Amino acid sequence: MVFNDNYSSPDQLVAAVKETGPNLDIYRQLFDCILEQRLAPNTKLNEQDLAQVFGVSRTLIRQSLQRLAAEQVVVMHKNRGAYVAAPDFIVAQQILDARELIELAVVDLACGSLGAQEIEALKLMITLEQEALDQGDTGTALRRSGEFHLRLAQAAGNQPYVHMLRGLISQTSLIIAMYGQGGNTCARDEHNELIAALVVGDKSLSSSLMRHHLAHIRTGCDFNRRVNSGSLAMVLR
Amino acid sequence: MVFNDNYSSPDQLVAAVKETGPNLDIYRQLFDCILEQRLAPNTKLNEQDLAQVFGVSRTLIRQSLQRLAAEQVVVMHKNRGAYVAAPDFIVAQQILDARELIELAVVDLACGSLGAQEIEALKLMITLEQEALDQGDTGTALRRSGEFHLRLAQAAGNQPYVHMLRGLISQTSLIIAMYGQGGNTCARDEHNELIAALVVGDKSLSSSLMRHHLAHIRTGCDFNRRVNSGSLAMVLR
DNA sequence: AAAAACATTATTGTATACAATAATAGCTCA
DNA sequence: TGAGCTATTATTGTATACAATAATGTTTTT
Repeated sequence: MVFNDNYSSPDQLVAAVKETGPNLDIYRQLFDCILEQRLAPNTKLNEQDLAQVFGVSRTLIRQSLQRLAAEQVVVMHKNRGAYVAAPDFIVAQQILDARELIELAVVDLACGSLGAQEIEALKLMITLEQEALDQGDTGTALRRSGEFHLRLAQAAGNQPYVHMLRGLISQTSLIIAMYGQGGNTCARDEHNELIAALVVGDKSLSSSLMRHHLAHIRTGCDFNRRVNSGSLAMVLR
Repeated sequence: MVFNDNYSSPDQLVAAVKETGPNLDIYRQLFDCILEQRLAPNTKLNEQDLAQVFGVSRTLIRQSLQRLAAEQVVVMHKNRGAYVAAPDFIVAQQILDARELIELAVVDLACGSLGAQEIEALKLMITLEQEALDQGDTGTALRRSGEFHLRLAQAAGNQPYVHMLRGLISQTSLIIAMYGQGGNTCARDEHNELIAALVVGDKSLSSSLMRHHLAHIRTGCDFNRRVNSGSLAMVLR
């Protein structure tokens, strides 16, 4: 049980979180903070500090933390609080394996059965993602990329797939945030190609593209990179 | 808490699983109530009433409801409260499809790689399940059957599979509670055969057995059966 | 000086109090 | 009568207060 107690001071926590606007709900703000590593892996998430930062009571903080814990983006220890998750190499592989399993099942369902409206929505997601990337907002880009995959699952029509994928995407985002090295700008083209193959109804091509797309996540990561907790939390503009 | 614990010895496991009565936590009690249909599908779960019934504050009730909602066993509507989920035919099929996907992946991992200790634990689960069935405690039997599958996933070693399966098993249990007709007493033999095939390392047999096992869930259900929603009063015994 | 026991503080866990929203009942008026 | 409006009640949503547990620091003892 590794408690990394390079616990950032409350001031760091405050600074890390204040970036985001007050209009988003707590869960989303916390999530984005984690994706952008303003809250680094293993960082302790003190409830009172967070409550003050967000200007709400601990009640809402706890709710958000519990939801994040359900998605395994944070880990909660009884009577010891919540910490930003830090999946190691092994677990990261398991997460990516699981995601591939689900995504391939989604592709199987969605192939050839996408409606015109859904296709439009998916293309819009791609545009939005690229937009964020162009502005250097990697956190938002990461989230929107996830939203693209999630929307695809919704179009496929299997409810549990959507639900499971939501959690897996969250964790994948965390993995990319931890180990990624920024060389993932090919994402838009890959998404576009995938959509094209799905629309045409080419099942084997679609599967292949999805497999490669997910493989690129793996190759875009350096799992040897030791992610130090706390120190990166100060990186903010 | 219920499924999450790693038991180091069979004795601890027995104690943990067998425990009954007022010491169980709220989540589990609520869950059991739902499985036994003392809380029927679509029943509104009034927080204050539940708090009084269980002798705790709404805080703990809300926590449990949120967890159940995360597992999609209850549905929450903003400002309108929580209701016992009632998956219709379509969604039920989707749930069972999703479960099959995960369980087959689990079998693939577990086949030939089970340790002696894990095998023992699994066999114990089977015994406990049968014990509950013999006593006519179908709710407990249902839950323990789920715990068997979950433990198998744990033995397989992929963390996300365990997590996803937990939710799917909960929902499957709900489906069986809603549509099942009690003809599922073959479960023990099926579980035993599965374990045998996994130990031997026969992959295709293991997969086949798992597929059939899950198929039996489907055939054991009558999806035309209209389930009438009950009230909270039934929890009061 | 080191270790153990105690006291103090900080943090999480739970209950209660208050606010906001939805549901309901009782009017008013056509 | 009944449709629509208002007042009342019930229920959920949020904040605060209190309790239990863990972390920390200090003293005592050897």
